[in-house]
Amino acid sequence: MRVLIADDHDLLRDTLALWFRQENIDVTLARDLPSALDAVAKADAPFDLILLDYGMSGMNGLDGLELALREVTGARIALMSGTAPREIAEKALEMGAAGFLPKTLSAKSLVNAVRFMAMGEQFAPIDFMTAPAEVAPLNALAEKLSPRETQVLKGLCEGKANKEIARDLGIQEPTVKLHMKTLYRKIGAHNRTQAAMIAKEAGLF
Amino acid sequence: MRVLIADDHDLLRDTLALWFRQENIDVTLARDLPSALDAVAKADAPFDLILLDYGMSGMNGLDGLELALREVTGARIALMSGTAPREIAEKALEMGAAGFLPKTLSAKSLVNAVRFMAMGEQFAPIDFMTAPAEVAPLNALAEKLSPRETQVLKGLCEGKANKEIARDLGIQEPTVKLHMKTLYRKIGAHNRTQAAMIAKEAGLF
DNA sequence: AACCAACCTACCCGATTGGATAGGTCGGGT
DNA sequence: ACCCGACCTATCCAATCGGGTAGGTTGGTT
Repeated sequence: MRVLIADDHDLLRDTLALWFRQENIDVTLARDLPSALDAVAKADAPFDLILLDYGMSGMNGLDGLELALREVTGARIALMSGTAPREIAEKALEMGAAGFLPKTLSAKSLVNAVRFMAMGEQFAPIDFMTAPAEVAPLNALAEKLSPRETQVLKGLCEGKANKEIARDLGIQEPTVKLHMKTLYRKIGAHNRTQAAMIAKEAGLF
Repeated sequence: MRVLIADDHDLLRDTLALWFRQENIDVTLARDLPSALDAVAKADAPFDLILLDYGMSGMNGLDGLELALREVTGARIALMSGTAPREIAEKALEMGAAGFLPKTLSAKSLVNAVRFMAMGEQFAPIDFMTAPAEVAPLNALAEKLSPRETQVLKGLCEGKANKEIARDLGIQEPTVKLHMKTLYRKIGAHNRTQAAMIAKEAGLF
């Protein structure tokens, strides 16, 4: 089996090569996307699988994957990344990638996954793909809000009245109302229902 | 490699066996859960993988999987089903199943998946697992509501005031309020924000 | 020390909402 | 004809909400 590994991280690349060779997998190495494509062009036989680091030079997000899929017709190409969120992995697989490998994968699983993908299957770690939809966009909203405002918004999202929220937080109702008003402005809502929907939409709570 | 297939559908079971034997996989067959567990007990060597049909006799949903996992310690057990929704697959995998095989899988992929799982990996078809979270619960709520109530609820979810909703629907405001009140009762909400959150939660709109 | 920004608290008032009650219309079924 | 369910309209009142205004605290700057 012939595999091409393209990663700009020398240590990782060599470690992978070592593991793969122990498993009798023929490995070719590259340190960026252009030289990876170059290696494909020069190779005397097609690769069974091409591994691309999502963050390496020349990739530019998923554009690099798209380029590689177009350039190397019929190739099976998988993405590797230690940091990319699930959404990226999903898009890559939709675009036709053979798989997505988080760098947290054990060496054994990695070899298994590579063999699996080389057989024409799609691979991605189940737990990674079914993980909840990221908490990053949460910050975009939540970091604008003060702690109190966040608590108030939480109460709002549970359908509570201002009075209830005040009791639960141990503060007075008028205060809750002020927090409401200011957080409306911060998140761009005109009333409490809109605020709740916006928070929900952002994946808050 | 030794695999146990338990399925109450004779044709499917024999077809699978045929495929697996062509691939030099040693197959043992069973037609329900008890006889599958029986076969495991009687076997002279442990199975590399056990395939259980989700719908067969003795399974009783995921209880059968739980029983099998407890009964056959250290076994790798995968679920097969042509009908089970994604949620079932997710729960099965969380419980420790080795994988989930929809019966729509091609024979080739099925063999690949079986080998993959036998190596200790978890398998489930990517597209199946990332499919949107079903639109069934939508009906559970929506079908209780009259057309008008649904329209009102939609306006509510957009954060509109009763007056706006009335204008958009070409009816009077008091009418909107009445619809609100009745739909609160139908979906179990105490106020408009709760109603909006419940609708959102159910995937409505 | 004086200042400022960000946060929390508080009161008041007009607008909106929640809920009860009471009719009126339209179509389908006994 | 009768009843019944689903829909629309209406009025009244108490509770809640939205927004303006103002004072108090804390922590960091000038």
